[in-house]
Amino acid sequence: MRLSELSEHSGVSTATIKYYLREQLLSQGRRITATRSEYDASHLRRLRLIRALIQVGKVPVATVREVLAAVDDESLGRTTRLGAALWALPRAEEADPQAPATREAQALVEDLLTELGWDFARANGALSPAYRSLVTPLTRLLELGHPVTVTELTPYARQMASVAGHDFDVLETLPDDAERAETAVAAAILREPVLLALRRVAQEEESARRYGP
Amino acid sequence: MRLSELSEHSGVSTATIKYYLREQLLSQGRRITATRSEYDASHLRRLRLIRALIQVGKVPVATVREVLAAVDDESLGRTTRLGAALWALPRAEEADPQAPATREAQALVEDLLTELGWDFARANGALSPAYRSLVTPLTRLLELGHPVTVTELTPYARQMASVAGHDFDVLETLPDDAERAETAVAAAILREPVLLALRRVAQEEESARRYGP
DNA sequence: ATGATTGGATAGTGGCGCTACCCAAGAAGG
DNA sequence: CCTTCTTGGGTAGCGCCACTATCCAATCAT
Repeated sequence: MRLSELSEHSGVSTATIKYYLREQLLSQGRRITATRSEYDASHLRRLRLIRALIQVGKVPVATVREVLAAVDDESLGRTTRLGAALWALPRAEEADPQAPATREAQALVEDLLTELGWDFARANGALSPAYRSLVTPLTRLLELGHPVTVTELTPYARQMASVAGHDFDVLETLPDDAERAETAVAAAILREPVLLALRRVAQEEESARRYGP
Repeated sequence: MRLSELSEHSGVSTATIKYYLREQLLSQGRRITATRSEYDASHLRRLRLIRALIQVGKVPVATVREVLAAVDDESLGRTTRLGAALWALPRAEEADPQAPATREAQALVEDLLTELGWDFARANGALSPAYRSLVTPLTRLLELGHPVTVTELTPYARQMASVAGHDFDVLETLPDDAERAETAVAAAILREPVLLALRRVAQEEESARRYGP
């Protein structure tokens, strides 16, 4: 497959593909001659993943590069590799760690994790991007004057634990590590909007039930 | 409160506040003289909501304007007002309705809603932005070659229904309609990253449990 | 031989969320 | 009163980022 064919099959313009090649999101094709390169199905798959990350996940190009690097890093074991890919993901802007709302949010998260018995998450604590991406929006909620309590968060957390368990069940049905890492990324990113959309559909349904159409 | 004080209290630069005034995200203060305006606590609260929507929710300014217009529209009843605000929200890019993957995703959503017995959502169907924002990422998943089945989606949907029910329970503890609409928006937007972060923390916890730290 | 195509490099575009600057009207201090 | 800020409003521009348009030499197709 030549670059132009890759473009046709993916629906992505050649200019954009070249841009992705330059930005190292996509690996070079196999050079045939000085002016021809051969691309294969893996390039097509990767290209679609990139588009999904960027367009659906709104992941910045620089972050996509890091995520894909982790996906491709064969020196990592299966868990690490998968974790590394997810680890590179979200990048919520950090809240000011000095602000009282931030401290309150952190305390809240600590209490929540204790309540849930999520000891590993608590031990890893502030190092994990997931942990920090939890503190930030909680801080915002508190700043806005919307009180958030452990009692209120716990059911949400339990629902999401159930979701996460399901995520892994699906993942374990896959054989290959590379495919698994790619799937994990696709699932993490692409299922986020699915979950949020499901929540909103559920909200509309609930609203109709409570107050009528 | 003068503009500069509003800036100090909110941590938002005067230039940015002026920009929001221009963009009609924030209403003008009460004019005292030709060169002074008086802002109050409601402006501060609104400003924080705007920041939350833009920074945490990544909601584009134009969309924020629509959402806030719905929040402020006193001609709407409580349900409508709240719905209108949520209705204005997500705006996922539409997928090509002709593409086979899109049709498959739509069929999937229909089946899912039938399975769940969410008849109102199914009746409203393609009109609702929530519905469409569900079709789009599912289409992407299918295009990427990740099969998605009703069986697989159902538990996710049930979890989110539970979350939505909880959302409304919290909402009903609030008395005032304006506050309720603002809270609904804040909750819809600001709890999204909380939910997603909880999912990721739960994933790390689950990973540690299954495969060790 | 010759026009088309390819892939690589480079500079430019458009959108968006701000941000720097300017100006005139008014407040503050003597 | 006069001078010296300060304030709020308007306008133009900046910086980032995801592309995109253009050019060019090598090479392919006929």
